Amino acid sequence: MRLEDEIQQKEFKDDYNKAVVNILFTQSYIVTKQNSLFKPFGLSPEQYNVLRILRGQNGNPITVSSIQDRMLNKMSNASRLVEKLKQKGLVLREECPVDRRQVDIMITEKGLQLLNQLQTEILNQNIRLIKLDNEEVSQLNFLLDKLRG
Amino acid sequence: MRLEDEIQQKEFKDDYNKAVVNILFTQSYIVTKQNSLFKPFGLSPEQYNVLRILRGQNGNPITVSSIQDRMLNKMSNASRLVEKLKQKGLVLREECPVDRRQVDIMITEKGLQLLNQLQTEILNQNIRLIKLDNEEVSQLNFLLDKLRG
DNA sequence: TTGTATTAAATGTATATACATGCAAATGCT
DNA sequence: AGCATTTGCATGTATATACATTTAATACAA
Repeated sequence: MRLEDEIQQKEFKDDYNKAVVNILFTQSYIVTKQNSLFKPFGLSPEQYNVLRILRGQNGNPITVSSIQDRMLNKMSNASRLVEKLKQKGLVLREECPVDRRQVDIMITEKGLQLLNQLQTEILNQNIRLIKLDNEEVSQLNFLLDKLRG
Repeated sequence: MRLEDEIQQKEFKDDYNKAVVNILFTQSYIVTKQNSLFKPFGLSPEQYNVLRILRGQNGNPITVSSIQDRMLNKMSNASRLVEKLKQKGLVLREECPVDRRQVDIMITEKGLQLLNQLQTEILNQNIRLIKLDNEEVSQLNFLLDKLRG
């Protein structure tokens, strides 16, 4: 559906300005759907993302600032998200022996199990959410990667 | 820059799942830049968006729920955003005479002036942010509109 | 080695998002 | 008219974002 119709705006100054609004609106469309999927599991999309980053470490610990670097939202607060996950028993946090300023984070068995439970649902939902064919979705990824320079 | 390199992820399950993450990441890229532009003016991106919706009314009042419908983030809280704008003297809020449940919102002269001040900067920044040529940005808009179905 | 700068993480504050709930006004039904 | 339902908005609570500040540990230069 045309963005102009969805937000009841007559027209945009130019395609660049429409694109900015289009990306913000589409992100909200996706996050809203993700939220309802995560809800029953007591996770937020960002918490899920942090768990995925930890799983990607294959058992190696990773510091809080490295998590921050890999998060989708660079301004987010990895420290507090990790604290939430720890309270749920999904991650372990311990002082780094080499540099006591740093804190090593690892995903727990419980965290891995939760991810496995969610994984199939997420993958399927993501495919359903994006109503494009293979050619188009590959083109979209190309454009988004290029867009950021 | 390739998403995989920016968030240091080896690969995605498929292009659909990459596209979801790509949209979330690109939205964060845009909002971060927008925030720094709005900061000196004491506005958040969402507050700016509400002001734009009000200006689009050309002097006619609009209810809180109509604002909500047109907002980029459907789950946002128009009521509280309007309250913030009112505190800054950028909007007027008054009981709707026809239906006392409703509240009519209008942008003030001060609000219009602020928008005019910001407009050129925003338009220029948006063009700079999107590092695509005319053909590509039009293709991107087509794909995003189609994506949501 | 001592003082300064830098770095890593935590914390504080304001705003925004997500969603449930409350309340008053309006609507609809009998 | 009387009462239940719906609608429009406000408010409460938890989480997340944006950004400044703090605290402790480390690096480095004089």
